[in-house]
Amino acid sequence: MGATKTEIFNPTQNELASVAKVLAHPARVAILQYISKQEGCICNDLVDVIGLSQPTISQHLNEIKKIGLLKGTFEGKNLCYCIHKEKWAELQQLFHAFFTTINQNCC
Amino acid sequence: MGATKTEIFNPTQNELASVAKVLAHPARVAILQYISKQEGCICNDLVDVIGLSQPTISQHLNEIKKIGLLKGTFEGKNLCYCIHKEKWAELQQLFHAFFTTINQNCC
DNA sequence: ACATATCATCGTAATATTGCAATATTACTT
DNA sequence: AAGTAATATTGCAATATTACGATGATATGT
Repeated sequence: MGATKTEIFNPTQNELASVAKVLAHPARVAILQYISKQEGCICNDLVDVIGLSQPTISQHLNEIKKIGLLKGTFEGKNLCYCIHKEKWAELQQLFHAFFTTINQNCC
Repeated sequence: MGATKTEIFNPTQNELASVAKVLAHPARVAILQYISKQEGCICNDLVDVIGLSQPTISQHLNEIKKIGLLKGTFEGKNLCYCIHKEKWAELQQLFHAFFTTINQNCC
């Protein structure tokens, strides 16, 4: 037991859940908000801004990357990245669709 | 270690994260979708519909309840509940605000 | 009252997530 | 080539989540 039974749900349900999981940590919300406030790409000050250790920030960034929400160059010194506009719009639409198809015809 | 450091984030970040956490499981997404498809309140067939055990469904329902998304009577036989419209609209707005305040001025 | 149906709670096992120290890697600089 | 700065990876401990069997509580039907 203990593991989520993804196989009994449909792809839409699983996708929505896995995107929600990325947003389900305040550090990742904060990271996305901070990146979006910058004028251009963000380069290195996340560790100071967020207040978590460098490995922890790196892990959170990786979770965000895995669903395709960040783009940029991920090699070498001065890694620079920003929000992937198209993917962002796609996920916004996914959530919007979920919220609006739920009709609350009751009580 | 191991626990999320909620104290270093602001209330908005924490609230968004905790709502996302509720949506971060396909069973809870499926439950919300199923309830919304019904004409009125839902009464008892969730266990058969979702395909998880009764205690597990009960736990998931509790997670959804905790953020105020369900209303109805929660005790005794033939428990009946449905989606709390006002809360639903509030959370929709919360996510909408998050998605739109993120401006992607880069790359 | 008794059985039955429905939902909640408890206890527990399995798995996942969070966070950091230590270390490794990578690329730039001198 | 050696040093340095930035990011990634590894390994581990602490905590959280997921799932279910067993049991408990409450309401309805006979």
